[in-house]
Amino acid sequence: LFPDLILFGATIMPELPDVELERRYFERTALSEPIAKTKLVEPALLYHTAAQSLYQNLTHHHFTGGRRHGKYLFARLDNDRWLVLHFGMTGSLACFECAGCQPDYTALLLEFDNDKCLAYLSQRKLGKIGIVTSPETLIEERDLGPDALAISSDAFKTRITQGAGGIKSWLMNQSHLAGIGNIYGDEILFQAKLHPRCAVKQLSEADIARLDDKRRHVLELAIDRTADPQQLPRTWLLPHREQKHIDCPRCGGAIRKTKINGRTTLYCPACQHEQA
DNA sequence: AGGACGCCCTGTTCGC
DNA sequence: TGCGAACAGGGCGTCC
Repeated sequence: LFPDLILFGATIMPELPDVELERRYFERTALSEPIAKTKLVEPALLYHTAAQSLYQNLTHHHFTGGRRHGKYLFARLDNDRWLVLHFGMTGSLACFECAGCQPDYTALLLEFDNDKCLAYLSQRKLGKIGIVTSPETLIEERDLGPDALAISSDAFKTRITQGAGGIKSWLMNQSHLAGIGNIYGDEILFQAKLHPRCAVKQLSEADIARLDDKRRHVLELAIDRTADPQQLPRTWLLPHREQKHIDCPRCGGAIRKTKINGRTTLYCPACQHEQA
């Protein structure tokens, strides 16, 4: 009944690659057609927006494009406004042809004039829905750093040189760089052979060059493989995350599990060195 | 300033 | 088998 939900609904990890795929999905499925009906199922998810404003800015308007910054998806409207969506820890879009249907976990439901529907799903209700005047407004309000994929190598290197604290905390801080979350943070550090608690100030030029290379490589390939862990190289850490005990795909040693800022952190103590 | 922690919420998995 | 505890990919506020 909802074939897209199988692809997009269940197990996405709403970090940069996932949100980028949602943006592309949005642009394939939701542009141009006027919105006939707006239904806000979970008003608690509204972000700096009154329900009335959401209804007024969506109903009888249409989408003209999409943008992504970090983990935020922006849907441009024909009225100089943008619908902004954040997926929290669980969330996705689903387009289907079944007027009157409402999939499980629907938080926002749009019905188009042609009876197609677009649902924003949020299982854990940790996402955000809002209307903003521009992506830049929200980026400034939320103090988001440059997009982790769009940023140039030079800008990345400059930024991290000015950073402090532990490298994983730094990477996951959305005001430093927008888009890297827990699992892609782990993956980038694994591939760059850097210990997650390694002090940013201690990084050598070579470390930073590797980190820059890997953050682009990991994000690009993840998007290319539809962010599906099973389609990612077995030499990565990510496809093995679900296992209870993981052997390092590089050296065969035991992957260690710890917490950083309250988040599960996986790393290989043999491959990832704390000090250069 | 950086980071540890609790909290938001719900569904799944784990351990007794 | 049953049931509460722990846990899950995000982000914010508070406290040291």
